Amino acid sequence: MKVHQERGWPNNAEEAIAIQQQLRKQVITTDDFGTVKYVAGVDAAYIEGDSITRAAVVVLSFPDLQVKDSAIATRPTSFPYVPGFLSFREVPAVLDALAKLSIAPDLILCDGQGIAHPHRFGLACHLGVLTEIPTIGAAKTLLIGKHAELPLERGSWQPLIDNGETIGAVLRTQKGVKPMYVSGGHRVSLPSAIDYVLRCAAKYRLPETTRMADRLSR
DNA sequence: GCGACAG
DNA sequence: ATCTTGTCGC
Repeated sequence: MKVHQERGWPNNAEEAIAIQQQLRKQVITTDDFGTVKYVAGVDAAYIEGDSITRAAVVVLSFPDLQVKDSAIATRPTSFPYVPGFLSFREVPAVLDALAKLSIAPDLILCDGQGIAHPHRFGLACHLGVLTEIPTIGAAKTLLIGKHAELPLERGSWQPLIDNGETIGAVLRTQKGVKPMYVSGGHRVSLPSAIDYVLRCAAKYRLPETTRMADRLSR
């Protein structure tokens, strides 16, 4: 698929913050997409210590979740890992992988936060704004926000709150498992984000999209 | 100043 | 993320 590769990249935290505050204005928090026929999962792995980043993208049909396409890309790691700036580390390689796809996904589930971020611009938002593809943030652990305890059954959820603002949701994708931290990325509302994550996590805690991408990136 | 801190 | 053995529980 076509991916705009031209983009400026920060060399330090200060520049990264400026980019986040600039691009966050472009984030759309409401649903802005049509029928979802293809859902993609993206993930990154690091090799050679920390010097090389390898990203993987897997496209699944929706709602049957069958693998239809995939791609991997490797490139020098572009940014160190700093909480709050994960996207600057993973997005470059992910864009390379997306460019190799034959099937353009209608929705992307990211292995990280969306709006549930200190500056409301997590990995999912960043990838969404740069590609204009609807995205959802589905992280395995918490970055920021507080929430109440939630029931053990699959599908139960509680709002994730920061400074009195609902920034996402804590969602139990399977009975008795640790919950997932879900938030909208770009062009996807929180209710829809919860719905899609739940429908993609049909059998395990992690969405099938993330599981497939994770397997490919290793 | 003391913790917290996506992957 | 990655480095790594055994071990608790269904």
